Amino acid sequence: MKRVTIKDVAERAGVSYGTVSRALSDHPEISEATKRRIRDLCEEMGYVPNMAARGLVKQSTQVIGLIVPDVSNPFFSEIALEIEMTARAKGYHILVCNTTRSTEWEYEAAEQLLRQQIDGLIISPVTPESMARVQELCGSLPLVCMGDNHNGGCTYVSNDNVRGGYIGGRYLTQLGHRQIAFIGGRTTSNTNRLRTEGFRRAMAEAGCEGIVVECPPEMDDNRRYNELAHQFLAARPPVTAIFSYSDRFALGVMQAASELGLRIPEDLSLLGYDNIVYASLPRINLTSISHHKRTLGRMAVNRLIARIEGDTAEYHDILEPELIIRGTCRGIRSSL
Amino acid sequence: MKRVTIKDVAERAGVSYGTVSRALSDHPEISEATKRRIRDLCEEMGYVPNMAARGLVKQSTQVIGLIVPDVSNPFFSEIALEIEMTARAKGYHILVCNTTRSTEWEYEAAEQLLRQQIDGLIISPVTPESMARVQELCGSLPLVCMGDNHNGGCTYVSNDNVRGGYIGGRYLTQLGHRQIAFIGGRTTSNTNRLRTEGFRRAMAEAGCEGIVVECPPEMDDNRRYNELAHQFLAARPPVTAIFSYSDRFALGVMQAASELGLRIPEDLSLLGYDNIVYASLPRINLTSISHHKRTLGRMAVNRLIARIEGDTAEYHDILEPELIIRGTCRGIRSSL
DNA sequence: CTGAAAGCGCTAACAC
DNA sequence: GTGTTAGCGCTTTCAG
Repeated sequence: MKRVTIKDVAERAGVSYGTVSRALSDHPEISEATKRRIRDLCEEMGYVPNMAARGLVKQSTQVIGLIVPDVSNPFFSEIALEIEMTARAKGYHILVCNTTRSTEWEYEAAEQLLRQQIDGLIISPVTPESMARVQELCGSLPLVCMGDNHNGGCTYVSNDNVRGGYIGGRYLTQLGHRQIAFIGGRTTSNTNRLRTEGFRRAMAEAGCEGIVVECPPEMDDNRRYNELAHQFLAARPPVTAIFSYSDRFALGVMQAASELGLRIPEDLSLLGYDNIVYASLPRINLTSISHHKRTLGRMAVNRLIARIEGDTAEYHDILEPELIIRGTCRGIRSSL
Repeated sequence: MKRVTIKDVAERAGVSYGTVSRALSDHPEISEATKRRIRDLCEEMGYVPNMAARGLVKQSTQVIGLIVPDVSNPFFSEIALEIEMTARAKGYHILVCNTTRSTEWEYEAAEQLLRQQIDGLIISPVTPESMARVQELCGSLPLVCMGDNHNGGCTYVSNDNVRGGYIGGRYLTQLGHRQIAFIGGRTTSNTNRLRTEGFRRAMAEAGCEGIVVECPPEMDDNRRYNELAHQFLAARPPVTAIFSYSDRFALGVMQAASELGLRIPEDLSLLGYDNIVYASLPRINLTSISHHKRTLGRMAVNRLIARIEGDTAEYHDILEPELIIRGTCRGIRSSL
């Protein structure tokens, strides 16, 4: 079954194919009558426009690339959904690639997306260094970064991670905790660096020492994170509160705690970051730092489309994080 | 910054651009020396092949469309990840569309994907009827359906939903439950029909009546499902076990139960379906019917690529579901 | 208002 | 081995 092209339609309509093209793109200089006739004919013949061919001449494909670490992570899948919906409403499509946090895959994904002639790229980079390479690769192609894993020189939209780290840390000290650990994300992540910084600031302000546990970069999946939490909890019983780099990791801590017989929040207060939807489940009920993921996705698309349409400015949007209090942190009487 | 094309490279190399094309696609009749020279030059000039242009002549874009209800649903995001990884390993890219369970959106998404000249389409349809329309639209385009929302006439990969419903129902009766409700998915879903059927069969076998609660098709998000569960639980205290159409819905039941002060599993046993990753969280610990989602995604891609590459057979792959026992169902002494 | 024709970047069949 | 050329399906001047 051959695809029906603009030429086939033109032939049946008894006009030149240039006319069909113009009718379809609603050119003003075509009579309403012909337009109507041609459109009906297209419908009838089952004509499907070929965007690739159009892209060739218009130098634009209406396709946006999206590179994320892992869509199966609810944090990213929530964002991905919002991105797809927003983009579609504006006539763009989304080509997704997952990097599984490999900088090589990330670079390769960017290359392949470029080959597909995407009009722009939204990326949540693995590290600032990998982002720099992607930026160079992309040249003047519209590019928007989500998060803080970049070294500047690009439009980005993020949340105030230092502030989030600070708010979280302060909340815990205000509850009376003194032995607080921040269990971090991968050391190569700038986002992690910023959240840690905010946490440290809050600790300093309260005169607490604040333990920071780092997650080695090769530490990949949840299970291994759970092990990390396990080791830490087993070795360090005096900690009364843990602030986790992300909700996902907090779930790992929960698991480890449960395996060690530590009750949350009775024996251990736990605070997450990201406020993924599962944090609000009744049995999880995780207190978390929330940032506006949907807004983030939407803004990323809007900034990108603006760039695609000619806006050359570089924007830096920082969303305000917010503490969502649920049931995993409890106050401690300030003893002594 | 103009993109550098095959012509630019040819000019710099002092050869015709046909030669460059052949060198790049590793044609045997080109001398190794020229190939090497041309490739180095491409590298140096930052040449990026234009897949759209290639697609025009080769009639293939190496892009696969994926239509799912909602990637932010962990069930689909797990599958989506597997699909993307599998496809990428075979040189294909994924263009995703979310339907949010709207049949109109679904159709529109399919149309738009066709315009993008995808080589094939993987879809998890909203209803058998909507699938039929998509099938018609796609004509001879390779198409693979995930799940049971189809009326045949296509390659599909699914899990044995009748069996899953049966296994789940049987498990509950074997635990001694007699007052069991199946809280279903949307009535327009064939998957739901099959799971319900399996459930009924198990009930009949055990001589239980088995209550089936249907979810009206316009009932969309989790919150409303939670309301449904709420109403049901409030009105029907004597039920001792609930088998939920999906884990997501089971989480809604959990929420409702918790709001009504019903403890799980002490007051109410709960069984889910899909075994999403969050089912295994320590605090959730949801007993569930598992099917091999990753395998499903992988097979869908493999079947599709086989079709793209010429295999014309129609395949029906049915994966075997499996009961994963965790902590939300308890045995009841067979009183009286 | 509409037709003719050039060309977007690339591949492949045909020359030499 | 390599050059030449005809399209792939479409948009867009330039004529008329």
